[in-house]
Amino acid sequence: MFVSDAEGPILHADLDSFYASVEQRDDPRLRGRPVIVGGGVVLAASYEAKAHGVRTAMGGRQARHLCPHAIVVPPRMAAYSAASKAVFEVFADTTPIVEGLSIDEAFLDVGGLRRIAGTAGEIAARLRAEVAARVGLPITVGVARTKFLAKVASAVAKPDGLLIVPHDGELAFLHPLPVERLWGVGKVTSAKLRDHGIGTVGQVADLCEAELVGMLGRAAGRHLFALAHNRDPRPVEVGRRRRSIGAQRALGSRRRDAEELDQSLASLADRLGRRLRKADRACRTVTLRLRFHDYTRATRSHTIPEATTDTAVILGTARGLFTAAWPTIADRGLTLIGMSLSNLEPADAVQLSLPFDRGGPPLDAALDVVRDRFGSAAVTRAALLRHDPGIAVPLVPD
DNA sequence: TCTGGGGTCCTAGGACCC
DNA sequence: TCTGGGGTCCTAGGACCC
Repeated sequence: MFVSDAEGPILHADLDSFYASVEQRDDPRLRGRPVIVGGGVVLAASYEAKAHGVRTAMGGRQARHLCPHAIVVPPRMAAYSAASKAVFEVFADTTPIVEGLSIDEAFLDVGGLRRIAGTAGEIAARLRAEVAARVGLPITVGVARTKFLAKVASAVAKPDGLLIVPHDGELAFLHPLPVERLWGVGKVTSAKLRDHGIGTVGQVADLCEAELVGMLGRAAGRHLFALAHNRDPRPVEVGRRRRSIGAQRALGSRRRDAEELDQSLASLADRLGRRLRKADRACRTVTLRLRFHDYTRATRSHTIPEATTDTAVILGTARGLFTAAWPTIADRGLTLIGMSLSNLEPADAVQLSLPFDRGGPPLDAALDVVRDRFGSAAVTRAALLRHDPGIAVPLVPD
């Protein structure tokens, strides 16, 4: 028996300009030329387009101004899903320990494979060749002892690269990098750090944790302190479950009447209800996300007592939220409606009624009986039960 | 430059419970 | 009767990621 090494090594594999690469793969005329996927906003740009300053999430007008000879193509989500699936099959053939992060990237734990598959660097090189041969896409791989460092390495190595961070060269690699390279440092955090004269990871590492917490808040401060010292004990997790599903619809700047808005709600609820049932999940919380003309936002959410998979219940909840919010948002120029479903539970959770009354056996004793039968994680809604004993409890069988 | 469509995690206050 | 500490859940907002 071979025990996997808890200290990695870990690969972070990240497809380059994923959507644009799929387009170039499928249409030879696009190869070697600047390609932009998505018209209104740039969903992906090929490296030839990026060379002109085009970036993901940039407005389409600006992108075309920067790169007038770019070829703009509409997105083909089905093709990207299929390509992603094929790449994840290559991942699965490499190691059983794969944690997908998004449609185009994943962590792979290759600890324990050394005897049968060679060094992590050899495995990574082979993985890149396999993806190129079997799927026809360029992929960059970062190799390091921790997840975080592997991710930084792949970002530095892009495009179509391979970068191995040796054990004895971790801080030498990390400390000269700009703070923006740290996972979790975006516009706001980097501005705060730069206000304090901090521009590199090494400078972050020179601070004490309390100083960082004072600047950025507790979680972000601690997180950053750990990363700057290259401390990241998180293992690669297989089979992480989605925690929410959402959909949204841009409305444009034109004013919409009540009927149009209600139709938007209905179509979002319908789409999400289908996805929910397809994923065999049920939800308890419905959240409405609203965006306005001036780019301010508002969210409204409601949690129902029992998880549902029913589109009608989702829509009814969303309508209630929208109606309650309407007086405060009517004048603000709604430009986007989003809906998301969270507090997800398995749709096939066992529905168990606990028949006892307030004068009966103590609730905790009853819950212990349930935990004995279904496992310690089974009962997660004890607080709710205390309010309303006798309610059906969704349980997850072990 | 005026903007997509997905997601994750954290914070902070209030309600409520023991 | 008043007070306190610790905990969970819900809601709203925000930062960040691809």
